[in-house]
Amino acid sequence: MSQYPATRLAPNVWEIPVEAKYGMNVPARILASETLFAGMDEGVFNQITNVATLPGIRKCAICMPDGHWGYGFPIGGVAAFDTDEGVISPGGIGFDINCGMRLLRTNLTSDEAAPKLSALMDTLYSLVPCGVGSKGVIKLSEREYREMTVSGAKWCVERGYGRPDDLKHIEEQGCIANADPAQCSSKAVNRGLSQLGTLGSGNHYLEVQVVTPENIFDPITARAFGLGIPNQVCVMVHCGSRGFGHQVATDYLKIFDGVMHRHGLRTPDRELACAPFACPEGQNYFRAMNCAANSAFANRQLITHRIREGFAKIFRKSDFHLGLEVVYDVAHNIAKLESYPVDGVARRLLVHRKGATRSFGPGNVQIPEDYRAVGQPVIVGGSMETGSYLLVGTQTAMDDTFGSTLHGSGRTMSRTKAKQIVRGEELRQSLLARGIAIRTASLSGLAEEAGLAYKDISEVVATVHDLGISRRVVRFLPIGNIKG
DNA sequence: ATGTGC
Repeated sequence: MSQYPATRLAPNVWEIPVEAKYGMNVPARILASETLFAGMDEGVFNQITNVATLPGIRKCAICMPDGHWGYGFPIGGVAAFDTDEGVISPGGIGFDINCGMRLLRTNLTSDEAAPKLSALMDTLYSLVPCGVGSKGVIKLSEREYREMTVSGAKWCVERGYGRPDDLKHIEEQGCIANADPAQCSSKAVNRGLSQLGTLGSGNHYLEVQVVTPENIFDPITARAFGLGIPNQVCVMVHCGSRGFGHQVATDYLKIFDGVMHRHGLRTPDRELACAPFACPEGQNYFRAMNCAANSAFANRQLITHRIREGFAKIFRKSDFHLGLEVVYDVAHNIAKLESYPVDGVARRLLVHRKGATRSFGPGNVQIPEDYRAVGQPVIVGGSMETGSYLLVGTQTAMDDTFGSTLHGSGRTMSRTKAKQIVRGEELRQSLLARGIAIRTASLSGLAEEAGLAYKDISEVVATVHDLGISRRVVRFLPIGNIKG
């Protein structure tokens, strides 16, 4: 529970007023049920009120129900800054730039997949490199890598890794504008060179899932997204920009130290390092951040290609028949230029989403044409024990949360503590007994991701559904997980 | 998250 005064504005909305902390420019809002609010760690309250002190922040600093303590900003934080008077902050984006989720559908049912699930998991595990320091299957020169950071997933499709139609179902078509590789250090590029098409470690994973009939909450929207076959098999991928994005963040955090000094910027926490968005260093970080974002889209595109190879090998059907298509791909660690009304006037804002997902409502031109009538797919990854969700964006999100919603389950327990309580091998056995086949590079890493270390996914999803900032479409149950 | 930590 918080030491900060909070008023319950409406069900699931808590507001901490500007009087609560010296220097707050706007109130802080925490979106949570009574139970989730009571369970929020103190770090969230401290961090979200710190965020509210940053220059040029507009309307309010928001924390989503899956929020928890992070570097500077809470994970689950959303903050929008005026592009003239505001800042850009690496802590509001995250070290893993464009960490995100991709969802693939298939025409297979779980009954068809079951006899070959073990072989499928072995094949996918061999085709998709994972774990700390894992290396990819294609090796690029520094010049090629820099080219890739300009066009992202498009770069992959042009080289035969995927299909042109895949690009339509990726946020920003997998190729975000304002990316300038000249703003990325050689150190960052060299860390990324051999990592394209790799999953990474930590909470990154590739999961084979099933949609049972009772887990389809909105059949019409599900159908629009290519889902609805009874017991349909889907694949979810969670990964980001690996060492490249990490180095971009590290480089600019250091650069921003000096920038803050020159501009006389002070923040309550050193981890909130930032630069005026309009200044050269702020612009350079934005352009480097977009390169890292594109590299993550490319990463998930290459992984998709390997997943298709794996499925085709195991099921020996034509690619077309398997129907392995991209439902959608979202970024949940990024800052984007978007327009929202502020005091009744449309303003271009830099929306930071750190562990938060864009949730655009129906009709938005940024949504693929075939989904535009229903809204943007929102992919929410849960723990490997409890399942994941597909939601859809809403007008309410546009009105209340800068077109944003939650991104996942949200940790409740540190990795260290989870490892003390859970034995990796026992967890693997127990999951297998419950019909979930695990392949992992690290059993201790598996223990860190145990379901008990996370909030109840259904409760965090219910909170955003009830708030109306995204609506439930389907729930996915895991049947196989490759954990980085 | 991360060639895991000044």
